[in-house]
Amino acid sequence: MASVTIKDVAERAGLSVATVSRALSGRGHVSEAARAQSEQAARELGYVASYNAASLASGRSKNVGMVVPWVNRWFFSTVIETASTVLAAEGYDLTLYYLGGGKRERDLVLCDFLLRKRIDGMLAVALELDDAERADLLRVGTPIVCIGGVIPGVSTVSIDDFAAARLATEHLVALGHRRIAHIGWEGAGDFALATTRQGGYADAVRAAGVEIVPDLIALGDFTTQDGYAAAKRLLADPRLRPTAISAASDELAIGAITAARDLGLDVPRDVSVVGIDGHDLGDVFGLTTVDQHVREQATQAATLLLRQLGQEPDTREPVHAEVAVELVVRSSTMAPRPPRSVTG
Amino acid sequence: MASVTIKDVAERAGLSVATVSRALSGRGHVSEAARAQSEQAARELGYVASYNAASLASGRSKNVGMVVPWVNRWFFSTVIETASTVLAAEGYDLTLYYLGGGKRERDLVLCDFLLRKRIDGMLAVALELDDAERADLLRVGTPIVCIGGVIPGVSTVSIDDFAAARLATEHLVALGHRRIAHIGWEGAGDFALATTRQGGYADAVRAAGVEIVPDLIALGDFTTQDGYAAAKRLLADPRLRPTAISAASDELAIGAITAARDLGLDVPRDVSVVGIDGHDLGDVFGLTTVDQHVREQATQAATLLLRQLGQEPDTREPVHAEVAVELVVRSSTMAPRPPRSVTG
DNA sequence: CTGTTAGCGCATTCAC
DNA sequence: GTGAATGCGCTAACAG
Repeated sequence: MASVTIKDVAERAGLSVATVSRALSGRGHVSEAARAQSEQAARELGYVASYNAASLASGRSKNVGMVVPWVNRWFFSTVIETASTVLAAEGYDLTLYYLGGGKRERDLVLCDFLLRKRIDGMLAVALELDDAERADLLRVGTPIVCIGGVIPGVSTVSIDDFAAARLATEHLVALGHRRIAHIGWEGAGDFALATTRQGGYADAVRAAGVEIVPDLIALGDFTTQDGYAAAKRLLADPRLRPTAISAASDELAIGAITAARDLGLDVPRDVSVVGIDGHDLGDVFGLTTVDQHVREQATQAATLLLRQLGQEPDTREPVHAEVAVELVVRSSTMAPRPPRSVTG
Repeated sequence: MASVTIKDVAERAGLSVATVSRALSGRGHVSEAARAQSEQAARELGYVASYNAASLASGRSKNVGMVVPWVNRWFFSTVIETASTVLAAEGYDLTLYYLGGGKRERDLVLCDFLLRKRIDGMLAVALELDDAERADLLRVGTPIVCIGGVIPGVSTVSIDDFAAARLATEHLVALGHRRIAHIGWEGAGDFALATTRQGGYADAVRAAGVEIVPDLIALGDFTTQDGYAAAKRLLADPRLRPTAISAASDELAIGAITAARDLGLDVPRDVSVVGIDGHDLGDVFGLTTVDQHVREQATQAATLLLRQLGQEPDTREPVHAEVAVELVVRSSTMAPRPPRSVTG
């Protein structure tokens, strides 16, 4: 592949390899003249440094790994796009480690791929790891920044999930709803209720003086399909039917809205729906939601990681950033209808 | 970062570095005993080879680049997940090059990132490149496999877009529709009509003996939001209203269905909608679609790339694989209503 | 500020 | 089948 090396550039520029390296990488002092010559020669030859060689020699690979449990979900794909843009602007590649599939694939990533010394740092997105997996992850030894999903001792950018869900549910309460359902997912154990969206929902409901009705809580997976299925169940029986649904994500909420329509119910007249996310499709579905500013979270996380990579290893300290959320009211929520007897 | 090197493994195994390298990489013949000792020593030490060093020495980096114009779209995120899984099973990392943003970012990827000699091969997903960009891409010099979107002289896995759209539209024609709208995107020029979805739509309409009505063709971007906006326009005027919409993608179709509902129209009673994709949400929206088997496309593309990487550079030949599409009929399409005069 | 020297960790010659 | 030597392309010390 007789590709052009730094040596070729040095010869053409009439400089030493070391000077060219310094000039092109910006590390170390070089005269303006040397810099200009190096850059011109590089341009003329179409030289681009081999990052593998540079990595080997310097220990920095200009590459960050991003570990994700999914790609095909709005939150994750949005984080990927945003972080990729931020990292690229600083010259960093982004290597994607998709944890999909089973335990085998997960272990392969955690115990092999991540250890190949190919990455300077890692962005861990909403990872749910058991203790052993967490230990594997930390063993990688590079700086880690988590987005949504906390690992003890690791820098994190996230929102207050509890507060977000409470905000969403309080909006329903303020409208007059009392029979409010929740569609969400299992927390990481009961103790976690104090920090989860389900917990925030429950808190808001109780604060309204209403008792929690277990039948109004549907826990499952994260997808629109799950939201659809859960809402179909919740809304099927007119006598049990909630007047509002607080969903733990916008995708669940969109599924719920679709289910309601398929049941011949009008949103928001027959049932109000609120989500959490700030999904791009919120407008199309008129979805009232708590915007968690995902792009902001991703930007902060990538920026934080970049900053940590620029620091000396021993001066790095775990940082916890919390991004504020914001209620966005659209047309999927309104006050509940007056009781039937009055309607007729 | 006193990390464990192959030398440590060699010492522990009582073998030479060369033998351990051969044993662990599987290249070259090694006695069963040596292999076992190497593997055990490696395991005990938690040794994972530095892929940067291996790349430098061997010229193979066990990393493929994936160039995508978006991540946050069903087709792309699905391709990413699928290809990532296939590649990981063969020990390959996946580095993501997101072409989002403007010309600057695109050029950075094409003229810098991809040239860093970090990747053995490249998966190019539905890239729309101008001539200069295409030249940049080819200059990278690694094997390329395109998924959906053809580059002359480059291996490709795709569907027949023209046939897919014709199939979708023919379904509407067969149901009795004659006033059929199209929501899609601009082709790569007029000449491309023979190969595009818009072309397939037009062909099916004409084959039904119906003249193309330019006002029934809405060309724009790819998103659900665009489909929503386009359908709102198409369906706004009852007198001009089409009885069916053939959308160039499922996301556009889902937008169209949502728009119809917001206008108080029933799908499929008032307007039928068909898409192309096989989107995961097809079930939830009852969407009739032409399934393009995206996971199959991605698997074939990744597999093909892997095979090419295993071949000698001069024996590699461009391959063109076409994945068959399949009409999936759900509840978003039906025969058009009889004319109004009869209804009353 | 610049050139020379010495590896980074590994795969791969070539001998044996 | 195995070991010793060489170099992948670059950066980092070290002198000058």
